[in-house]
Amino acid sequence: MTSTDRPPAGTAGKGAELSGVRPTRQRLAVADALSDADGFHSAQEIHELLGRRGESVGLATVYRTLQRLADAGEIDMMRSEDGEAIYRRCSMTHHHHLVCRSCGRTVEVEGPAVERWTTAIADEHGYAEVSHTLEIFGTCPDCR
Amino acid sequence: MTSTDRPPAGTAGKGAELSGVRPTRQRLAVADALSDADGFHSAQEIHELLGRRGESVGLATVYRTLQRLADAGEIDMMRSEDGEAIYRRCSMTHHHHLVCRSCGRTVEVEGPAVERWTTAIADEHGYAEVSHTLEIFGTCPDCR
DNA sequence: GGCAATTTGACAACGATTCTCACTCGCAGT
DNA sequence: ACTGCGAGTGAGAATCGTTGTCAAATTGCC
Ligand SMILES: [Zn+2]
Ligand SMILES: [Zn+2]
Ligand SMILES: [Zn+2]
Ligand SMILES: [Zn+2]
Repeated sequence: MTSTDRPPAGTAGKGAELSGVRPTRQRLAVADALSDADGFHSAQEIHELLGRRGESVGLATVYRTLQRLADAGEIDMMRSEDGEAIYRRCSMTHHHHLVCRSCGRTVEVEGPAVERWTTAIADEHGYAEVSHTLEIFGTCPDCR
Repeated sequence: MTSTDRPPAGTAGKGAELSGVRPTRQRLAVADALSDADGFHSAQEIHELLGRRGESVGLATVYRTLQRLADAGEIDMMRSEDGEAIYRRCSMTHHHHLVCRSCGRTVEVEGPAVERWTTAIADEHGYAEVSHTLEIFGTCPDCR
């Protein structure tokens, strides 16, 4: 979600989705849980889900893993209305979300024009290291 | 929440910017501090500022007042990148913000094209009752 | 002045996230 | 397979923003 540049990634072509880090049981479990879960979820929710599944993972580890994945750009992190960090597996390209207010169904959307607009505005006012957040909320067809 | 039952009197047509509540020293102080400060600030920052000014106000009261003002729509509330609630006195028209990550200095920006884009995207996917959030973060010239 | 309702503030309580640190494990290198 | 070591883990303590508690103070109104 941040238009900020990310470092060259690192050891490419390693294992699947865990860019360059050790594919431990815990990390794989978290990654899997996220893939299965549909929509945005908090670290605590993932931790709970893993517990239910029997694949117990320490809460601290869940937090660490989620953050690492987010930093690596492999998952998206956004903040819920009350400020908690929530994550979701998304495509790796920069995009935004059209989220259903009632069921959470999410559509990833892209807007090159918007991206251009934000950087232009920032430049115009002399702001550096620009990033932005943009989310669209609505009620999806099924929830009407 | 609209159960604002008033005692017998009901002197209608109060006025002022503190919609219907008692204009106590503390509330006025918070409102003033917000007007003076330019940019988004957290409850704690406002509390600290007030202390420095000599107009000491309890932290809990600052939180309460800020929330009340935000609910009343008299100030804008948004979340910083690390999830904290930050407030600012803004114009009442729909706009977005270009915020300095370090000092909070803010520029209100408008983007008709973006507004159009969001509704178009929403329509395209059948989402109704659309709303959106859009903030741009950066480091302002002075903070570089 | 006198009173009831509202508001305040010091401090406890909370919930999310981070830090600590001893212990474990994955991954070369042999 | 065996070994060494640095990365990774987890239980619990520590942070930190924010909210709840409740007696004491303040306000609007008679
Ligand atoms: Zn829906
Ligand atoms: Zn974007
Ligand atoms: Zn600045
Ligand atoms: Zn807008």
